[in-house]
Amino acid sequence: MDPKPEKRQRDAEATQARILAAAKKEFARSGLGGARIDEIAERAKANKRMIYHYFGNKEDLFRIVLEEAYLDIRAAEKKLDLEHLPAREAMERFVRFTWEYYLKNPEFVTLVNSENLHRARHLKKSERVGPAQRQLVSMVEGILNRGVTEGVFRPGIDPVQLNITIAAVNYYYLTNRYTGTLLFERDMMAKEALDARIAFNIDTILRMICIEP
Amino acid sequence: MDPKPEKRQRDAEATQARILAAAKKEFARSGLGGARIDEIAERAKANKRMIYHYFGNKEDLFRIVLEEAYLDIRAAEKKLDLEHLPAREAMERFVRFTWEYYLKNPEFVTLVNSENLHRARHLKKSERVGPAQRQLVSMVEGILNRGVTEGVFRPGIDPVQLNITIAAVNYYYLTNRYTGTLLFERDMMAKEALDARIAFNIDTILRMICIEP
DNA sequence: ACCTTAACGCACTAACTGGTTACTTCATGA
DNA sequence: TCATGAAGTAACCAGTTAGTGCGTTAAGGT
Repeated sequence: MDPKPEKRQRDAEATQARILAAAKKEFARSGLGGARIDEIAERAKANKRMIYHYFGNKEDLFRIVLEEAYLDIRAAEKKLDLEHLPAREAMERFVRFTWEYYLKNPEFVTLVNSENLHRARHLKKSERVGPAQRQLVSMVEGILNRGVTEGVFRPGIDPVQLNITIAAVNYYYLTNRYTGTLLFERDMMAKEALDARIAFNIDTILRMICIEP
Repeated sequence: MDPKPEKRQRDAEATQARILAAAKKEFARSGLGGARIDEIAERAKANKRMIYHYFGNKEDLFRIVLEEAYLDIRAAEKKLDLEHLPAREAMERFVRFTWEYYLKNPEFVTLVNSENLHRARHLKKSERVGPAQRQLVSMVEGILNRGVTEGVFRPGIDPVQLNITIAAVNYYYLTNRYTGTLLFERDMMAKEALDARIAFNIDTILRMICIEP
């Protein structure tokens, strides 16, 4: 029997999920220091007591939210299935995927920023994200190697540096879009601006790794 | 007469400067929400009342700290004097400068992150940083144009996109160094790692804009 | 129907935090 | 030398915030 009835007045799993979703929003919106537990409880339509019951304290809650966020993006990357594509197209798709993921999941970038403000002290306690990350690096490494074999990519490129650069060109544009919009005096989130940016980013990455662009 | 005696028991200017320096550190360390006015007062060896006297409130203090940070980096960029160099070398120097500036002024990147978390609502009130920014874009545009004339750079590159990308590849590596060190399992701040990164970044930018690398 | 377990919620507190009131101390120019 | 205003301070306040003690209620097995 599926132990998941249609409707329940009391549902631990559902409550936990609502709390996590609310916490993600609130932490992403205000950072760890600015987030309010009461606000999370209200958003989750749960009692504050439940947060402490299920997640211990604010820091632990933050850690779990962050872990989930990392596991989510790694899971999405894993589903990409780029192995059967020509290296150049695989790389382009990977860059585009990263861009679209950040665009659709703005909480992810904000949470990562918060975690770095706190010197990754929550991620340090996590044992679940390390393995997922290793898979990502080896995936990019795989594409890179395939490209060298195909004769389209330069050899000797560090997959970690490339990974960082792919994240960087996409991530920076989106996290700093508010100051950017003011400083560069253009609406960075307008459709044409977004299209121009992803095109520029793909160009940047491919020129970096291709023998001839 | 120089109105700046050697030593004073009461010195408004010096106190304000100490408060600003302390606030910069505290805001950079904990973000706007996490920063504590009492902590700033203590760090500045000033009374809390003085902060309110000189700077109004927490948000205003943050705004002023942020403005100063932007004006500082723009002033440093202005001093670069790259006009007389060949375009390719000018660009390389500019990328290296950006890297070193972020490296030596880690508060800058953290403050910018904080400001973006708050959707640039403080920078919006500032009238001092806009003009400085325009100079930066036109400086990069100048190098780009000179490179096209020299026949070393491709024409048609958007100076704003390039500016963003130069900031991105340097900035991202440094702000996300804590999570990066854990996730990539390498010490991102080791000397060799830093040297490798700036080399990779210069390579990335030059391959993007040069006709032949 | 009964009983145990776990979900849930009220109401509270101890510590904190941005901001202020009321006051003292010092530098300086007339 | 002394009035004046600015620099500086301690103690405080009102509102907030993370975290809890304890009682209530629903769910599900027997």
